Amino acid sequence: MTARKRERITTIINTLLLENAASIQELAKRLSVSEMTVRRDLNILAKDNIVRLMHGAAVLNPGSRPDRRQYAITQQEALNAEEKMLIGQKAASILEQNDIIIIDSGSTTDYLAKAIPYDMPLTVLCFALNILIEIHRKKGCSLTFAGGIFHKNTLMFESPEGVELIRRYRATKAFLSASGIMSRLGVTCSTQYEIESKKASMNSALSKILLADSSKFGRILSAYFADLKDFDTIITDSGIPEEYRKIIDNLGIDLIIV
Amino acid sequence: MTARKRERITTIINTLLLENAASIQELAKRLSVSEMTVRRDLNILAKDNIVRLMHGAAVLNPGSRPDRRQYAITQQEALNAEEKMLIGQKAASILEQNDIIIIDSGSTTDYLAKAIPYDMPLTVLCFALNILIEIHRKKGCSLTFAGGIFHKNTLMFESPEGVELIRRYRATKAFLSASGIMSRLGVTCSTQYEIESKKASMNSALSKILLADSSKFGRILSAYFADLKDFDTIITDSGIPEEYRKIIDNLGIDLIIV
DNA sequence: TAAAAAATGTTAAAAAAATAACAAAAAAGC
DNA sequence: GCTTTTTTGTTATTTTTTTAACATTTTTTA
Repeated sequence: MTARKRERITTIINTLLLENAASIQELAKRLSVSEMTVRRDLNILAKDNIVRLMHGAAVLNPGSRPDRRQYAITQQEALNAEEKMLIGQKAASILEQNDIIIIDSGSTTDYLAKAIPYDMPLTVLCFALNILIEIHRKKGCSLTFAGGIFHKNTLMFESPEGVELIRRYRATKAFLSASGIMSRLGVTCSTQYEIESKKASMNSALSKILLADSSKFGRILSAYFADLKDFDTIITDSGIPEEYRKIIDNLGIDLIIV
Repeated sequence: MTARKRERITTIINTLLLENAASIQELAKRLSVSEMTVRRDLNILAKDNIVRLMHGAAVLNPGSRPDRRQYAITQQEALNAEEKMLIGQKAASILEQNDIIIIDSGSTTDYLAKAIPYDMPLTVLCFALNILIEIHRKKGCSLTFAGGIFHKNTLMFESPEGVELIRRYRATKAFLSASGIMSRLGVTCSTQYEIESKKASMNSALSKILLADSSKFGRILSAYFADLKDFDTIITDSGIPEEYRKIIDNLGIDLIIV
């Protein structure tokens, strides 16, 4: 990303912080670029969940914290975003009416939350702000939220009481996310505080579904929370290494590739 | 204007207050009316400079304070919006740097949350969605949230674990709201599920501050949670009956009138 | 500096939303 | 109850925005 582009995006964010929303016309004029360029900038912000795009307008997402973000989106990251969206949508497609579900924090699970049909009757438990904001708008969803201390970087809330609330809960499906998946050392995430909520979610759910794009396979992060075999289903993209296809198959886990 | 229409417009305003903007499609679905009807409602709000209409979306005008009086469902709700805002702002003005505060659910406390300066260092606990959304944006605030089952009408989350989290918390100030205040029968709210969180909030705070517009004095609702004497400070508007001024004075409670 | 990559602008076609006009339904007034 | 007024829904038409494809410019990098 060029300095010029980054500056423009910063200006857009500042404008939105001030005015809640702006039309694409307006922004193009103010920035002295074409509308197409503004659109492309906004698409980047939309992928990062900072703005919501509507016809003709960009609206600041109430669940975003734009001032902390870096906008260096590489081709790789952009590609992953696309796959994450497909994974989230596939996850939404396996939902059944009146399912009771737990949705983990994370960007992939955010796409799942977004993809849930507006009127579908569901009971949902979550513990991250972005998921909360997506779900509370859905007419069909009864919502339970496990609170705690707010972690700005992951948008997650965490506390012993929150974990206890998850333990007391029962769900038909739990949708988990991970940052690292390795056959021998298990499934990991980046921070220790996430672990207990994830473990509790898995223990409270009948079916455990792991959502992870293919870049996660073979990676290790510091916080271990489950073994691969603990999952019933894994949803990922076609980039998954052949090696892991076999491992997952041997474990009898349902592998869904989008 | 029919009652039905007024209700719809109130819902639209509340939605926008929570989410900055909404698409016309969304609103039509949520309100179960045609898009044309939503458009007509929004045109009314646009004429009053409450929303800005863009293609496909309605954006809350950041400069305008939606005058709920005009659109309020009941006369009661109508009368006090302005006073509630002043009360909330006064409450914010007594905050000190590094205060640890608890903010109750309610519309008056929502004005308090809005009025907190962006950079003021505070530690905040809350348990209602509207407060959460206001606070999480503030750069200076560390945030803790007590979760539970989501109640759509009050925007509050409630659970034994949430109450436990409040009990484990310690605050310098707790800002409480109430729907009824009576000398003999105490301070009340409208639903039973609110009680435990309110009680716990009061028990965990050094200073208990009641925010209530003057219409609340002399009223009783079904759910009792405290006596008048349990509060250290009461912030209200000049409409408070003389009788209650005396009672509050005799109890040695600090009475602030906006 | 030259080649490659990224970013931007332009256009036509497709998709979506706004508008206006009218018909049907609901609410208010008598 | 009946009439009048207000509100709501539907449709066709107009306007606007989005998308996609390609050409051009700018920036990066080897």
